[in-house]
This record gives sequence, structure tokens and C-alpha cells, in this order.
Amino acid sequence: MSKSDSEAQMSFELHSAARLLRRNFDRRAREHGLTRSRWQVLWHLARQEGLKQAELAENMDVAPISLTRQLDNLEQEGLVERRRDDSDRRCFRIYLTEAAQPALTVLRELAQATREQALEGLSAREVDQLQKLLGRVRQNLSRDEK
Amino acid sequence: MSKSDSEAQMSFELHSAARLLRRNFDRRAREHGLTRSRWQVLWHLARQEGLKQAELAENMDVAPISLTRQLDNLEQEGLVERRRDDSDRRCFRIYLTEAAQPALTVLRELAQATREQALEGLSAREVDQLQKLLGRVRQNLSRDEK
DNA sequence: GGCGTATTATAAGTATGCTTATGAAATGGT
DNA sequence: ACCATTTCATAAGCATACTTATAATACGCC
Repeated sequence: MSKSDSEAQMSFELHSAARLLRRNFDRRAREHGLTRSRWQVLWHLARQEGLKQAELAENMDVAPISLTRQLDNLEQEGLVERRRDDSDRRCFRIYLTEAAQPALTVLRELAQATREQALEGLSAREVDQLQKLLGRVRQNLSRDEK
Repeated sequence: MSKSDSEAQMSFELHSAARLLRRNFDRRAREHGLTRSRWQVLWHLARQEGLKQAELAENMDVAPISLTRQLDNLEQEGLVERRRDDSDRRCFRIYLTEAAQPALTVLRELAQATREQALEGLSAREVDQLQKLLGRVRQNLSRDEK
């Protein structure tokens, strides 16, 4: 296989693998009544709470306006909370509520299951290698992301 | 790093890298007036023409109905063609027109540029390794895709 | 050969994301 | 202190994808 072909193949595999990983998780999440856009918000909040909407949107890689509606819904259902910032009355700080904890537990289990399936048959060394190579690709691409 | 952490990290990198790759290409394509959904159709057709809409949709990983509208637009602009199948009057076979060729040339160049940026600093051997590892992940996940 | 089922494309309605515009509040230069 | 600029959240309108339903045609079992 020529260098250029191998590179093209790599793009294809990268795309496919990521799509399948997402899908696999989606399928599991859907069985629990969690839709993609919903679990993504919860997932990011579990990593870090108290962000402004704009910051959270940046983290999630969606436009702030797109997050607004998701938060509207999640807030209505009592899973997240908008708290006014004391020092800047323009913005809110976003927090999870206690009611969100059960969903998070489920999400963590689903993520684990998906990963196990994805990495079946790969040695710890190979997983590590894959992670490092992907990390370099990511850095190459994120250089000019702003 | 524990095994489980390393695995979680891998999912994150995979997701990120794929997203950035897509985005990088999108940004380039957009400068040429090509939107995501449009170039995806053209791209897949360049690989293989003459498919039924349902088959093409399956390849592209979208629902058939979603493809219908894209084809409506692309057909209107004369970039693709729906040809009736002789032996099955229910279905169309989809083909690119001559008018689509310039766009495809541009797409190929953009893809090349994106790949070069993504893989900067990786040796041919590393690219190959990455491709093979991703291939295994893909296979693990695509087993139960249907 | 004939009828039930499957397949193909599409339509209607809904969800979700984006671009662009807007109002309120903060910030910075002078 | 004042005005221009920036930032934050949201609104309106559009693009795109999905779920579910439907009409036309093909297929398969008996």
C-alpha cells in the first residue's frame, strides 16, 4: 500500500471507528431513555460543574445557542440548575442536581460496556499506543482551532 | 495510569481526533461553498456510483429519507442524476454528472491537505500502526451493527 | 397464479444544530 | 464619568437529521 493510500485508509478508519463508538453508546443510552444531546450535557457537567454556558458550550463543541435549549429542557426536568453569578449578572453557572445522579451512574456503566467491546482483543500496550497516536493527531489538528 | 483510565482516555482521544478531522475538512470545504451534507454525498458517489438510494444511505450512515432531500437538491443543481432501474421500477440508481467533476477535484485536494496536517510528524510505520489498530476497533464495534 | 409480506422512495411532523441579530451588563480607553 | 467595544444569554429563521406513516412495486410461499 502506498503512503498516500495508507493515509487515506487511516482517515476512513478513524471516521468509522469514532462513529461506531458513538453509535454503540447511543444505542445503549437510548434503551434508558437518554438521547445524545442530553447525555452529552450531563457527561460534560459530571467532568466539571459551575461553568458559564459559553464555557460549557465551548467544551462540548456546540454553539452556545444550541446549549441554551438543552439546558432549558434539562432544567425543566430538574436535572440541572442555572445559578446566577454574584459578580457578573449577565451569566449563569451550571450545576447538576441530585436528581441527575442516577442517570450519571447509568451513563458511566454504559461507557464502560462500550469501551470493553471496542477494545476487545487489544493488549494494554496496544491501547496505550493507540491512545498516544491519537493524541498526536489531535494535537496536530487542534493547533489552529483558535 | 490504570487500565480503565487509559481506556477512557482512548475513547476521548478517538472522539476528539475524529471530530477535529471532520471540522478541519469542513472549514476548508466551506471556503469553497461546499457544506458537509453535500460533500458527503459527492464523496461516497465518487467511491461508488449506481447504487440504490437505500444502499447509498446505508453506506453514508444516514437514514434513507435524509438522503432523499440531499439528492433532491443536488439533482436540481445538476450534480447528480437519478436513473430508473430497468428491472425494478421502485428504485433509482444514483450517478454523478459531468458537472460534479470540478467539485470532486477540489474535495480530493482538501482531503489531502487535511490528512497531511493531521499526520504531521508521524512516520509511515506509525500511520500504518494507527490504521491497523483503528481497524480492529472498528471490527469489534461493527460486529453487531446489523 | 394469487395473496400476504418486504422493499423502495417519499411525506409529515419533530428534534437539534447553526447563522445572524438583539438586549443587558461589564470592561477599557481617554 | 462617558462612550465604544466586548461578552453573555437568548430569539428568529433556516438547514439537516430522525421517527413514523404511506403508496407503489416486487418477491415468496402455498
